[in-house]
Order: sequence, then C-alpha cells, then structure tokens
Amino acid sequence: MTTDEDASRPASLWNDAWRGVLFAASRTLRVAEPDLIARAGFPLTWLDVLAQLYDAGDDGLRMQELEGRSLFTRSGLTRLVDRIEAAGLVRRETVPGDRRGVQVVLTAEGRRRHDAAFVDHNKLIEREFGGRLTDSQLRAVADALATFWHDDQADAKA
Amino acid sequence: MTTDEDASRPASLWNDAWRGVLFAASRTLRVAEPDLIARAGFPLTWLDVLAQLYDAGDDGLRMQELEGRSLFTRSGLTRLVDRIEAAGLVRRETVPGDRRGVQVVLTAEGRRRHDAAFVDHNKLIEREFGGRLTDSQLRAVADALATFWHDDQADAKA
DNA sequence: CGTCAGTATCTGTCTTATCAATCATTGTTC
DNA sequence: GAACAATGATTGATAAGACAGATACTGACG
Repeated sequence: MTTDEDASRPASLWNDAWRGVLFAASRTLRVAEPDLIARAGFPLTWLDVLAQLYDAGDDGLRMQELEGRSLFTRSGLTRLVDRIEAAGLVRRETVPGDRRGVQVVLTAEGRRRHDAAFVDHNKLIEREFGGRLTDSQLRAVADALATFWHDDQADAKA
Repeated sequence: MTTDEDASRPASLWNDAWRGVLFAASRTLRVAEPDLIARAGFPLTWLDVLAQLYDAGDDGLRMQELEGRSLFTRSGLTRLVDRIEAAGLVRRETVPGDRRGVQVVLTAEGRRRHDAAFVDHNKLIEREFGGRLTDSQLRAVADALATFWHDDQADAKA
C-alpha cells in the first residue's frame, strides 16, 4: 500500500475503494477505542455485545445469535461474555425449553452503562468518520456498502 | 448494530455508512485471511509488511518508517518482523550511519513469495469486495474515503 | 572527554482471539 | 427406552498484539 501508483501496481478501480474502506475503519477505530475505554471503562468489543443485547430487547440473545450478529467466533464470545458478566453488565439465564442453551441478558447496570457509552461513542464516530464526509458522500458509501451487512445477516442463518 | 432502526436508535446519515465500512472490511478480511494462509503460507500482517518493503525499493525501510505506514504499534512490529525474518523473507541490516537503527529489507525469497501472494490476494479482494459493487459505486467509495489514507500518510510524518 | 537528554529498537508481561477438543443436553431411530 | 448423531456452549493450548519499561546508541553541552 503506497501513496502513488506505479506501473508495477496499477490503480485498479476497486483498489482505492478497498484501501479507503480499510483505512477508514482502522483509523476511526484507533481513535474510538481508547476514547471509549477512557470514558466508559470498557472496550469496543463490550459495546458491541451490549448494543446487540440492547437491540434484542428483554429476552436477550442466545450465544449463537450473538455470534451471528457480531464478528466473533463462538469461543471468543464465551470468554468475552464471561468478562462482561464478571463486571455485572450482563447475566446468563437458562433457556426454559433447552438446558444446553444460554440466554444472555442485559442487567440494569449494563443498560445504564450501555446508554452512556453508546451516546459518547456515537458522537465520536460521527465526528471522526461522518464529519469528514459530505452528506452525499455518506449516502453514496452507505448505499454501496449496504450489501455487506445484509449478507452477513443472511450468512448467519445459513 | 441491528438491521432495523427503531425510535431509540435513529438511522443517522453517517450510521449506515459507518456500518457499511465496518462490515465490508471485516467480512472481506475474514475471507481473505484464511485464503492467503492456505495459498501463501503466511497471514495478512506479513503481506502488509512485505508489500511495504516491496514498494520501498532496494533499501528497504527503517522500523520507524514501517510503523508509520502500517497499522501496528512499534513493539508489535518488532515481533512481526522477527517472525518474518525467521522465515527468511526479510533481513535486518545495519544502517551505515546509525548503529541504533535497523534497515529491514526483502530477501530474494521474500520478493518471490510476495509477488505470488500479492497476485492471488488481489484477485480475491477484487472478487469478494470489488465484485459486489458497480463501477460507479466503487468510484464513489474511493472518492469519499480517500481522505482517510491521505491523512494517515500525513500523520505518519508528524 | 564525561555527562545527559534524545532517539531507535527490543523485551517482559498481560490480555485477548482462535482452533480443536470436550462436556452436556436433545431428539431421533429402531 | 437405549444407543447415537446432532446441537449449544465451554475449555485447553496456542498465537499475536499492546503497553510500559529496558537497552543501545547518538549528539550536544559544559
């Protein structure tokens, strides 16, 4: 990944787009992560889980479902949920019909911490990411890349 | 991050764009990484380093410069270069004027492995990422997000 | 020249993600 | 209703990155 394109490395059309995606993601996260830790006291991975559970409503989610909606493997999630649970922000509950399964639910404290963190985090993303683009650019990016998260949901089921 | 937006979580303009970036990056990488390991025998982090050195030319790069151009911390790079060097793909050379410094240079073998891996990897990215978007979408994304890597280069100097 | 601040890199230790193997429970089949 | 594959989640071993502190060298100042 160099700044200029030379003969040996032609600037394909998709190349710049891909580089843009990579840099936008990692650059924004590199700012967002320490900020979140400083303010909320937990890392982005926790916020991902908390946000999923928040969106899922009172019943929470099975580990499986959490796996499908996040970018983690199942074993990674087990440890992650362990830590969040140890901090008191989520609770593992037994599933009525299936004693193998686990329902992960936000605690009241978890909901509070989520709300606070979510607001600040979003402000930061809006500033660091959204703030650099015009409205029409944002719309173009959103439209173009929507296919990736739609497919992720589909894959999670497959 | 859920699929539907509800009242408590308004679909801000930047929100979908950001989610698109995140998912596009991690989804594509999740396919690209195992593929690269299977074909080239090394992970993406190695290819990043090899590609930087390839672009840098015969003199290679100082650890510092490598750090600025990659998305690693300095200590992370030390270990990473350790591994790549152990595999014989790069070589640490002393810098003539400064015995503190290290010049990291591609070996002949490193150049060969880079070339092979680079071609395959790019094909894959083109297919998994580029293939999902139209030309005009690619152009729009590239234009919109160019600001992120331009700034990264600037920051590397600062 | 001897000391000392500054620079370039490396190491110790901790955290966390992943893969493969395992444990517990379910449901299906004969 | 006993055996057995399938499912849901966890655990053990391993790998890799991050931070803080250490090491090696440089250059400037007195």
